[in-house]
Amino acid sequence: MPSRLEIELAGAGGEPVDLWRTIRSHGVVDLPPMRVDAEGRALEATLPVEGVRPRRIRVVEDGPRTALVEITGRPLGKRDKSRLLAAVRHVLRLDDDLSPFYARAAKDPDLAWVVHGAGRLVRSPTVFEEVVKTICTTNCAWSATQRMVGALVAGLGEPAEGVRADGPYGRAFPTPAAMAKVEPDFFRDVVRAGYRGAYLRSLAESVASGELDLEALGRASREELPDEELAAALLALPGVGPYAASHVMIMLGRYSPLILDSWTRPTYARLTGGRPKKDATIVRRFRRYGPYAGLAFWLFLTRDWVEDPR
DNA sequence: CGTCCAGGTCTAC
DNA sequence: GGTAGACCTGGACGC
Repeated sequence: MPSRLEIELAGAGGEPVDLWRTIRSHGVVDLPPMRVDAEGRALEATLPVEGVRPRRIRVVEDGPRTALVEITGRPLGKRDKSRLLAAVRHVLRLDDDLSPFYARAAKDPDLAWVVHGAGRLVRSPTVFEEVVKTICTTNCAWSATQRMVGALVAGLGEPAEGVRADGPYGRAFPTPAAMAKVEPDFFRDVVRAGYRGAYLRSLAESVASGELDLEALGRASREELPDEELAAALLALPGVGPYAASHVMIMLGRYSPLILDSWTRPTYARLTGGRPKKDATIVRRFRRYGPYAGLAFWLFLTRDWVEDPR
């Protein structure tokens, strides 16, 4: 029987949170082990909990400033419950203060709508998961990304407690250690990652051996690690180029870079009514947002993913 | 059937 | 520093 917990829906600066728009904020919520239940307007995920088995959770709105978190499996002890809730808050990005961004957006007629709680992109539990998934989006169709990530989770992810782990959904995302020790053929024959297999394996080995601390990159403050330095560290990773580095940065809450790729460029052209724009032109349009430029660009592109509430 | 290309990156000039 | 060409895979096309 699932246990239920409530969490307050508010940003770190007290700003409002639109949960449904958060759930629909990005395609990665449709990559295993996460899934969107569109009819139930819920986010499902399998989250790791330090020291114990992963748990399957489901988040739904439950009032204007409250969300309900259902947790499958035996009730957790106090310490584990608090760890799991911290993971949920992390995934929903409730620890981020978007009020400085809202202050700027309010002055932009094209983006004033965001101040009612948009802009919180669903995040993965770990930076490692973020990087792996991003590499799996490069140079392929979205269906291939889903297949690759699904195979990784189904094959190497630890099953959640109290869930029938059929397919990729009842498992946590694989740990670096699990991905490092599997035979290399797995990436070619099961994941069918093609040339990305070598990148994924190399990344997993570096993290598993302790040589590379990806999670530290996610924790570092802007003062400790400025955006340019974080970008350089990401670009140094195997299989991570300009697109992937920008994408990971946005997912880590470093919103300065714009994600410029084969989806965002034509989408921007369509929404601005015309011909393809030069990257430099797009960058200039969002320059006024400073450290939030990439977030502003993403929201500009994805406004119609959710019906405006007002 | 062949060609193209999708939420790019790397290497070699 | 800027730019071709190769690269796994598998759907979507044109012939």
